[in-house]
Amino acid sequence: MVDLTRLNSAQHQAVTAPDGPVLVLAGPGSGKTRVLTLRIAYLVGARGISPDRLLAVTFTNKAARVMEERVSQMLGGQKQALDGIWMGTFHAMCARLLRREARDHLPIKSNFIILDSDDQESLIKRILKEMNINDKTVKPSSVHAAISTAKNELIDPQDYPSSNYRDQIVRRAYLRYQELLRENNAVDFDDLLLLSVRLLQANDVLRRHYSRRFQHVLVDEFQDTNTAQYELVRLLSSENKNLFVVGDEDQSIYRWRGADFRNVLRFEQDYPGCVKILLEQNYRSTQTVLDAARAVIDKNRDRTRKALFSERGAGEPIQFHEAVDDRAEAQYVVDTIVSMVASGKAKPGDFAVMYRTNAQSRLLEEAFLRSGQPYRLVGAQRFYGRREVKDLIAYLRLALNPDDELSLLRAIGVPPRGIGDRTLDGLRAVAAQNRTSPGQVLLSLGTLGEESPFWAAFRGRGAAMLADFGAQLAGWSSAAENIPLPILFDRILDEIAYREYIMDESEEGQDRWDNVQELRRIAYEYENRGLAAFLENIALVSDQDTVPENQEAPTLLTLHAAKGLEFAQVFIIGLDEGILPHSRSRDDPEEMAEERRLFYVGLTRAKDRLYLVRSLRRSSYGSYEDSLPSRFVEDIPAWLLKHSGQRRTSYTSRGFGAYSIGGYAPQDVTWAAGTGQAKPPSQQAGPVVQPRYQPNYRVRHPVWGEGLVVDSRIIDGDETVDVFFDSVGFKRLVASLANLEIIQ
DNA sequence: AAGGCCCTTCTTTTT
DNA sequence: GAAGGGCCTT
Repeated sequence: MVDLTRLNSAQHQAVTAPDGPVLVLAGPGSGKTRVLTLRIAYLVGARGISPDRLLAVTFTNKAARVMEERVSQMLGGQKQALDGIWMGTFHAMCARLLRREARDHLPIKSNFIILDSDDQESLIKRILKEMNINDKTVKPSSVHAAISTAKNELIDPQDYPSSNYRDQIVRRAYLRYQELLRENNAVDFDDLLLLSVRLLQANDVLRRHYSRRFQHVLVDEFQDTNTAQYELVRLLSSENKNLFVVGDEDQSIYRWRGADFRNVLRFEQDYPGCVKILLEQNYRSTQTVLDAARAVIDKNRDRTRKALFSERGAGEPIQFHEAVDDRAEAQYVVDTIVSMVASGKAKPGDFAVMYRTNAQSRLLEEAFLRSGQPYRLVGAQRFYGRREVKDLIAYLRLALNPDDELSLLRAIGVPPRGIGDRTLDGLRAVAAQNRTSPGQVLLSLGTLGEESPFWAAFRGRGAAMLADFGAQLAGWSSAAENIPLPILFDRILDEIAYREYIMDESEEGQDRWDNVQELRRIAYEYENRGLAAFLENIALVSDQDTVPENQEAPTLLTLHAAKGLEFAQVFIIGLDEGILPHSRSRDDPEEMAEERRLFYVGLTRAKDRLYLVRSLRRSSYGSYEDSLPSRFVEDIPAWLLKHSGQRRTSYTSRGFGAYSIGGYAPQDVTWAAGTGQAKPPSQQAGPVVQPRYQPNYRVRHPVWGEGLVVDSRIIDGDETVDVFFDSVGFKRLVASLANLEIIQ
């Protein structure tokens, strides 16, 4: 029934594993998705388990969709073969759980709205202003990040530390933030997880109910789970303990979102009897690609070493190209693709171009446009993050729930309707005095006019303006659940004259209107499911869900967005220090290790050919700056690379004997410029045994001037000194190269 | 109240 | 080099 004959033995073992905890460590290209889908098909088809007893968590909605299709196919092509299964992202699953249980068990109503990160940040901005905190000293984004991290770690506001000034600020902001969310019947992304965990922890009846119902729990991309997600999975599988997780520590790239690949190690500890299976055969890449990838990733610690192998043979060498500047870098990509296509060696759809930051896509797009070549772009500015889209979503949310103050504040100002800050302050004050929401005040003004008890509270013009808007709102609100969504959508557009507002003379006007039309088209798809379902899905879609399916043109995407995908030919551009690894990771070894994994993910997307590209100088801010080759490229053995373009800068010209934490050290290997040949370490002073520099020594560096020694130790026979320089801050130096002078 | 202009300030990655 | 904030004018 379910065909298991084409599996290798490790895959077969995973798919048919007996009940109990199972950990599958799956290297890139090792058939991970296949194993997961077959496992589900096996459970349903061969073990006779009803789909509604299964919970399968994926990382993106798209992954869930793909998996559902494939399993259905394996089970004979009927859609209803999987009826009742819970399959989706953590966030979608939690939203579903919370909406079901909100009424009886939670501090929110089941029609809560889900804030995206823009919403969160503007709310935090408001709170800091309210707290009279100068948002230059404490940045809203960092408070946001701190709160998000806390939630991912399951730390409630009252448990947040207050040991220093910054923590105290964050703590107060966090308390107030949660208060405002509850007042607005809103949750943020992180709350979806946190509240779900709290729900199951606090209510043993519910925990038992769900964990009995889910006879098997399966989790994809397990290395990207955070503490909250780990706990959630643990709770949901607590009765049956049939927990099947698939992951790869080396592909963990969401640390900044709270993910911790150590959850893989933790799994082994928490489930001591678990079956552990390594998938090491790679069916995707040539051996050259794998050798390069392995050389890069083997420098990381705290991981299960995997011996990835391929039966595909060595294949083509890796092309390493150095362009004069970032414009030439982009042009090289386009030219190479064009000539490969012209010579019949490849189709346009075979190519992907990957980069560290979204900003890098701009020059690529320009180069493609200049050459008249089509391309498809993943992500960049999120569709649902665009202003015009968010405007309309605010109106729709408001129609569904007039108490939604956050949406009201947005909608009331666009298009401008003569209601300014003063009137708005008045509105909120009146609402607060009467213990109701601004939306209710508006509705009252709109329906009762001068008869409204609130009318007198506003001075002449303000009241009229508010009443006009209130009347519109009353109309949408009563229509929200009674007329088809597309009609409501058009009615709002029409009544607020949005088209006229947006289609000004500017060039973007048309683009924006096109986006509105796209949103309208999506609204049509929800004609039968209604407004609430539409808004729910909008809140939970990701960029990776919107990867275009057409295979006709090269794909441009970030390295993060590339995870899980594969392409015949892959370009990774911007292989310079400061870009990849990103400068923000320079001083943190953990982050540096993650940059390395990110590069590893990129490398292992390639089936046949890899092009690594950098440029000698690139524009940052507005002016050009010289850049140095990425340390990661230097980790790839020379014999795997073919060099082209400008001559590479040799190591010796890099820095002043300084290197950053967690990465390359000058004594590793030195390259002779341009030859592509490795030569043995050069500047090797005799091994040092005792540190010469002690903490608190004052030292002078020829370039950075004076600084204070923070730490010093012997690494690989040379002394490594951490210095905090007055001019440039923290640097890590190799003593034999740095030429430090001890002052006192 | 709203729009325009000039200033600064940053730039990772995204469920 | 873009985007947002502050300040000015209408």
